Amino acid sequence: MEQQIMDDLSIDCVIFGFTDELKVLLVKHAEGISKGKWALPGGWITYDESLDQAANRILNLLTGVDNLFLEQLKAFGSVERFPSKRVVTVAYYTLIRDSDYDVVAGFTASDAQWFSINDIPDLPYDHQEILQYAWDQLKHKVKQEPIGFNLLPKKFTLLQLQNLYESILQIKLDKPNFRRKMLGMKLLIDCDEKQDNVSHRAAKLYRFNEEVYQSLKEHKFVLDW
Amino acid sequence: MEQQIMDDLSIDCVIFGFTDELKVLLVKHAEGISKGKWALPGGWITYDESLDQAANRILNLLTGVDNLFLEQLKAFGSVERFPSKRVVTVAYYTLIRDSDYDVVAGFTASDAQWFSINDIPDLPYDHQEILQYAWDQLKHKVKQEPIGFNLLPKKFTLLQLQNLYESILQIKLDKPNFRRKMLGMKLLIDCDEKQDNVSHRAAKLYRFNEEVYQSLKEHKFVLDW
DNA sequence: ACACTTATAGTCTTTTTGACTATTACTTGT
DNA sequence: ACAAGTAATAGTCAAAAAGACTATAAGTGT
Repeated sequence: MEQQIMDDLSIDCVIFGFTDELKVLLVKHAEGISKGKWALPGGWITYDESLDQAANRILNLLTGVDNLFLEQLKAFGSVERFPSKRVVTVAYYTLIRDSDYDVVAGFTASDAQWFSINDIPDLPYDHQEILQYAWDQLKHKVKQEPIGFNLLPKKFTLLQLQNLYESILQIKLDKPNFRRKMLGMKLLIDCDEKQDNVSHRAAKLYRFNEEVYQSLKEHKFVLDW
Repeated sequence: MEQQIMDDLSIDCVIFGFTDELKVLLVKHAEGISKGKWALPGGWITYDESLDQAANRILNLLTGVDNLFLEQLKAFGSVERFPSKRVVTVAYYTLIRDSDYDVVAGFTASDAQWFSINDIPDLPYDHQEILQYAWDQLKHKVKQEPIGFNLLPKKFTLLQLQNLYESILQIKLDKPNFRRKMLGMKLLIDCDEKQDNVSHRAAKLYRFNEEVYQSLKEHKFVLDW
């Protein structure tokens, strides 16, 4: 009974990565129907684990990435989404700083790699739809909640933060207004330090204020961008 | 193969109703483990229908309600959520004007009835959690998208609309400010008519402007309440 | 010392909130 | 007929936020 899989229910993970630009983690299947194709990391659920646990286990198995907070996206369940038999999949997503992770192909994956969001290969099944849905969700989320600590280095400049928003939302923001708004909500602490090794005026470094961050997550945080 | 059920995957529906106050539709099970208890309308998915189709079929079967736009909420999949065996459930929700529907118990339901959101009986399994999650989702939704046409009579007063928001969000709003904001976004069309049979000054009647409604749904609509 | 690049400060105007006050219209009880 | 009650609607005013800018500062590299 334990360890047995529910063979009509799977998990797929959309892992967004960011450093410099927005990326997505894909794996190349080493076996199965779509062998040799890049796809979202996914797998089967066993009887003795919750959906959330399954998502984490599968992601780890395929890519070596561990201990992420994966958020459930949606269950995809059209009749013909998977060839050969009826499979409903529950999709999860998250956003991390990809440079923090050493991605290695594991288990039935022959390869695992980051792809720029603007350069995604053809995906099998309904993975294209899942990815699009996840990106829309991410955009929405990012306007409602402050962007996580884990996405930038401990100390970062306002421009780095702005670039982060700009690449996720794919829009241009006004620099002075962005800085006014960000500084206005007291989320950032001035480190009293500057960048170095830059060939122009060095920017101040900031870090997140953890308490304000938590309370903004739970209360109001609205960006109209 | 056809008509066969996926016996580890179910659907549960949270149907919010509104006329005067916010309600939830529950059914009383006629058989099964929690016979005699009020619960969310739910059932099994067959192999030849999508999740969305299953949700509609099941709701209709149990309550006679048909042709709703049910939105997927989330899959609930902790290991012990259902006794006796492992079942993952995909929850759906929607909000309707309950007085438009004739609810009748059907199939394996011995009864179907609306309950005030503030007076919900004990629910089996994790239905309490699902309901709470659905309500939170509803509150969030209602702030991001204009409230649907189908929730009020064709012609309605501003106070009726305000009451709708107040009961869903469970907050008090300032009448003049509410009217200013609502009228300001051009969503309402003045019918040039007034209520009658009221024992006080009659209010103007309005109706929704369908075009503005559609574009507000797709673009921006932010209420900070 | 000048060009170039990015940071940062500041201005000004328009919109949007939030908290109110005032007035109007109609009904009902006396 | 008049007052009291109740809800509709109009309007005010100050504070806050958004948007579109301009100006200046602080570095580099030549």
